[in-house]
Amino acid sequence: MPELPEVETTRRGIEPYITGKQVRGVTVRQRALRWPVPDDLDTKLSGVRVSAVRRRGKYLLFDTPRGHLLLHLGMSGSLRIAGPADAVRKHDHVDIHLAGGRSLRFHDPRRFGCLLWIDSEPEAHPLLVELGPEPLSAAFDADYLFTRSRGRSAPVKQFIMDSHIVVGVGNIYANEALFAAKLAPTRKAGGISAERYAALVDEIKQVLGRAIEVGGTTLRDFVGGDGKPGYFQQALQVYGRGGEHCRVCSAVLKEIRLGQRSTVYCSRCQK
DNA sequence: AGTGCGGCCTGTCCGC
DNA sequence: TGCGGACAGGCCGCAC
Repeated sequence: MPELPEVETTRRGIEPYITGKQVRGVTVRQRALRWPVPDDLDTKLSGVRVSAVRRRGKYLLFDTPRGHLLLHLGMSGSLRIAGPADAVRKHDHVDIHLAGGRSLRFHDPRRFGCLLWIDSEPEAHPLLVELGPEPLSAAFDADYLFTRSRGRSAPVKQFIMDSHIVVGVGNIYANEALFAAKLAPTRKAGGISAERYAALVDEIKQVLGRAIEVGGTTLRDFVGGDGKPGYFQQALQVYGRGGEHCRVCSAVLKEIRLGQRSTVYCSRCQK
């Protein structure tokens, strides 16, 4: 389940093999992803040179002079650089063939990911235009989050997982950041003080920043391997630990559903 | 406008 | 051992 750090790690892993390279063609084996892969993707990409690989939230953007490829890994997607001899595996849905013989290979068992083509400015695309700020940017601060939260009755966990508020805070890191900030995930977003939001913003930045660092240092070889970036094994404090004991106070961690998402917290530490 | 939920998928795990 | 069903989850799109 790629969270933002994993997407960023993927971006860094593939970038050296993509930037400045010319595309020779595209093979689509499975068109039915979250949205259908465009019929003319091969036409759009063949012959163009990719000038940059960028990230916006959990979306990857491949810039070319002709337009932009928008790619999302969904929750089971991964990218790797395949050599000409690398066997195609089950769920290898799309190959983007590069000059020199290698390919960027998109693998996604659950097919929640997508590949789309954007002719004009990516920032104006419907999927991107409404997105909130990047969590690691200066624009995401306590004032911003506090202001946006006023009048909101939704639980704070759902609030920070809303990509229109801030991008890239997935279920794992929402649970972890709330624990670190000692904030109960069930609290109404609109009733939380500016001070508490300052702590939360801090923890979101820390937890994501650390995971990117770890991803960066354990960056796996994207050539040949399974393309899955090293898992971010910063010890998880709460996620996946429902029913186990809190590492801080030893109370039994609660597991509930919030917006159909598994939510784990310590009712003694988090208020 | 904000909120809540259905739906898209398949691999994994559980109980019978 | 085999099988059915629940579950996991990002995020859009819809209904209220």
